Amino acid sequence: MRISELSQRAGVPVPTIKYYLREGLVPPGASRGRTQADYGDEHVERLRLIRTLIEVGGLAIADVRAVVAAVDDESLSLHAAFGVAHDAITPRHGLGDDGERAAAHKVIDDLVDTVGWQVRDESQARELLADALVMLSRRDLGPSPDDLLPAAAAAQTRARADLEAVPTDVARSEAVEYIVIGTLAGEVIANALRRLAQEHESSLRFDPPPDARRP
Amino acid sequence: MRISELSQRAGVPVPTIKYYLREGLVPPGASRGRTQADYGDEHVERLRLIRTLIEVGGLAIADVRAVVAAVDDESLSLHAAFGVAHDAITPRHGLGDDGERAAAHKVIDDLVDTVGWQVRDESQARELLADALVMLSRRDLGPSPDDLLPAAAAAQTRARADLEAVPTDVARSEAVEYIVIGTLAGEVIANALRRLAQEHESSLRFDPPPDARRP
DNA sequence: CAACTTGGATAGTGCTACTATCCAGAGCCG
DNA sequence: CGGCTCTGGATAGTAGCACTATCCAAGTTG
Repeated sequence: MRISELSQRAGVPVPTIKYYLREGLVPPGASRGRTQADYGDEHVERLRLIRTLIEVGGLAIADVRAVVAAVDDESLSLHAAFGVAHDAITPRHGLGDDGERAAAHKVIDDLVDTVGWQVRDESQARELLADALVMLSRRDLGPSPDDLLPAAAAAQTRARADLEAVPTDVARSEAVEYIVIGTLAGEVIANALRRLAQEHESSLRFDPPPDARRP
Repeated sequence: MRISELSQRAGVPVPTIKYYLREGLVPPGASRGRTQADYGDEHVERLRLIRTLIEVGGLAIADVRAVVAAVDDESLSLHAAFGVAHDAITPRHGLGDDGERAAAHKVIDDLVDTVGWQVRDESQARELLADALVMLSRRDLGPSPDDLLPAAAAAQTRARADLEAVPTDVARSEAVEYIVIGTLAGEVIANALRRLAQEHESSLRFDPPPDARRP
């Protein structure tokens, strides 16, 4: 198909597709002469992945590029590709000064050590966790390492189920896409449910009696 | 204190503080003549809240304004203020067309009905959840409503603990700030732990043998 | 053959979150 | 008192991002 049909099928404007081509998010179509290139279903899929990463994951173009590069690089092991994808979809902040971060990383190292996780030192998830710990410690709020342990255990249970659900009998690119989407969607769902539940609990505790409504 | 000292204590440049003053995120200091205003510790605290919302919560200025307005508005009930704050810290996307969203909202309405939650129809958390459901349904991935129920129960347990931890014997603004920070930090921690656990599980399953390392 | 479309390149737009500059009026120092 | 710095306040400018618009010559289509 040509670019206009690709645009229609993926729901992405033609100039935007051209922009993604320039940025290397979408591979070029098979060139048929100088004014025609041929795109396939894989391009439609790619555009859908990109839009999902941007709209739901809130990723920047540069991070999308890292994800699709990991998806495309067949020389990467599945684990390595997951690592790249995970880092890319993890927001990076870097809150706090060196001292604060070092203290947070100490807590994280101890936790990882205690539960025996095998995690890269440079995993962005460590930095994300450090951000939260810095933020809380600045306000003299926990959590203590003791609070983190059960949360870590719960996370591991969920993570095991997440990884078990990854299809292994498909193309590697599909597996990477699966875990990216699964991680993002899983977090959004968990966060959204928590907020809904918080609103409900808040209404139970703090809602004024209903006769105070506007007439 | 004057603006330069406020800047130093909060770690925010003077022009940025002026910008926040213009945008109404920070209340003006007590004016002492035309070239002097007096700021207090509450201004330092406010700036810290703003930076946290922006850096960790990723909020836009307009949403920060909504949060601080809710914090400041003493006429709002605690529950109402929580609702404003919750909506502000919830990312808004609006994925999918009307049909897709209607289907997602049907699932959400049923879920909320089944578990008996009292949640505003216009709660942004509903939209967030709808985004995730649309994204998954487009790829013919679950979750079925049955998968959501246990997740909802778990979320409610956590939410109850969250709300129980809110201090009720302090100023209302402090309670609102507490739940905002607590919600954001709690999510970041849960998400980060899940990613760390995923990386560990991934390494157990998909890591190539260690003798394949670069020499 | 004329109108349209295409790939490709270049430039422009709209938005956001700051930054920089300017200014007149204090305040403070010897 | 004169020179210096600093202040609050206003106005304008900047950087980065994610597009979007325009242009062009070379095809393709009716």
